[in-house]
Amino acid sequence: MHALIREAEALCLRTGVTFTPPRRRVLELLAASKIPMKAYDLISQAGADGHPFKPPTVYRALEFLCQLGLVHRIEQDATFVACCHSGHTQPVALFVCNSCLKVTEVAYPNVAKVLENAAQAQGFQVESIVVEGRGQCAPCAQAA
Amino acid sequence: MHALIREAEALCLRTGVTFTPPRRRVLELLAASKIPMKAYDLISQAGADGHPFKPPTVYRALEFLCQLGLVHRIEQDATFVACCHSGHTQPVALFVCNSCLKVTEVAYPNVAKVLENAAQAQGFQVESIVVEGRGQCAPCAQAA
DNA sequence: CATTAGCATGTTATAAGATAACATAACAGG
DNA sequence: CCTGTTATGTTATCTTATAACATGCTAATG
Ligand SMILES: [Zn+2]
Ligand SMILES: [Zn+2]
Ligand SMILES: [Zn+2]
Ligand SMILES: [Zn+2]
Repeated sequence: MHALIREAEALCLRTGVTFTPPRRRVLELLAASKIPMKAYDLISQAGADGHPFKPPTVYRALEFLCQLGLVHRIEQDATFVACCHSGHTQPVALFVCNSCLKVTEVAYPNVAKVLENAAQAQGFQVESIVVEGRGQCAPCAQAA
Repeated sequence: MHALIREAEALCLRTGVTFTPPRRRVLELLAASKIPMKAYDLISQAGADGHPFKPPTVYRALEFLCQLGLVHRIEQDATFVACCHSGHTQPVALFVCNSCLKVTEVAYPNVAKVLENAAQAQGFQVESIVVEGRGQCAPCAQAA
């Protein structure tokens, strides 16, 4: 069993929420994928073994997993990727490789504060930030 | 005529691209709106005066305007907003107010470098970054 | 004045992404 | 057993975006 699944089970136990079959199935598929997946890839693949999931089921599972920080949604292309750390709620930047599509998660401890201050300087009270990027991951950059 | 339209005309002249009727119309609508608009709002409003624009026309215009930096796409909710500066290609963070939906643009001159370095520390070669946020704009934060 | 190349729009159809609304089930607490 | 809560199943639909191909518009070439 993938480590992330155990993470999820433990996390759900701790927080008193339930790790149901669709939630598990969706997380399994994402954990098995090395790259972000589209919602409808999940919908079709989840049903490959005979139990088809319909869109609402998968979207609900995705929302649940994103809230727990086990999955991240990449806004730029509406894809979803399993978190490569233990589930975190702290913000991270997601950098997607233009060549292999793999995601590199980058924490930005101080930067977030600086951004918030820059916004604050214009009177804007920040509640949430999304940082995404594109480029070349380490292996692909070296290969080039 | 809105200042942004004059900006656009001048910019297009300088760069040798053409500021066509659909492009103008879409920019006019965005410039007139105080808040971001959805593509299909533009599609229906653009045709309110008798000349209906179909989706491809509007999406093409949006792509054009975004490339010129006259319009920004907000990835989180697939909306489009006229740039409040003179058209810039430099990256800015877009902060959307949760109350009034207005956008505050925040330049992050140094932060971008720090982010790139943080990614570089993991071997990731950054090519582009998107920063978006949510919160309360200055007037709404004061009112609260 | 054709001819043609480039660019932009028009048009039709459809793909891709997401949710509303309501029915059903599973289960714990009283 | 009844009831409230949570989650899923189901149907239909809405929203966002693009593919593919036809047409028109302008400007350079000869
Ligand atoms: Zn993560
Ligand atoms: Zn790569
Ligand atoms: Zn701008
Ligand atoms: Zn506001």
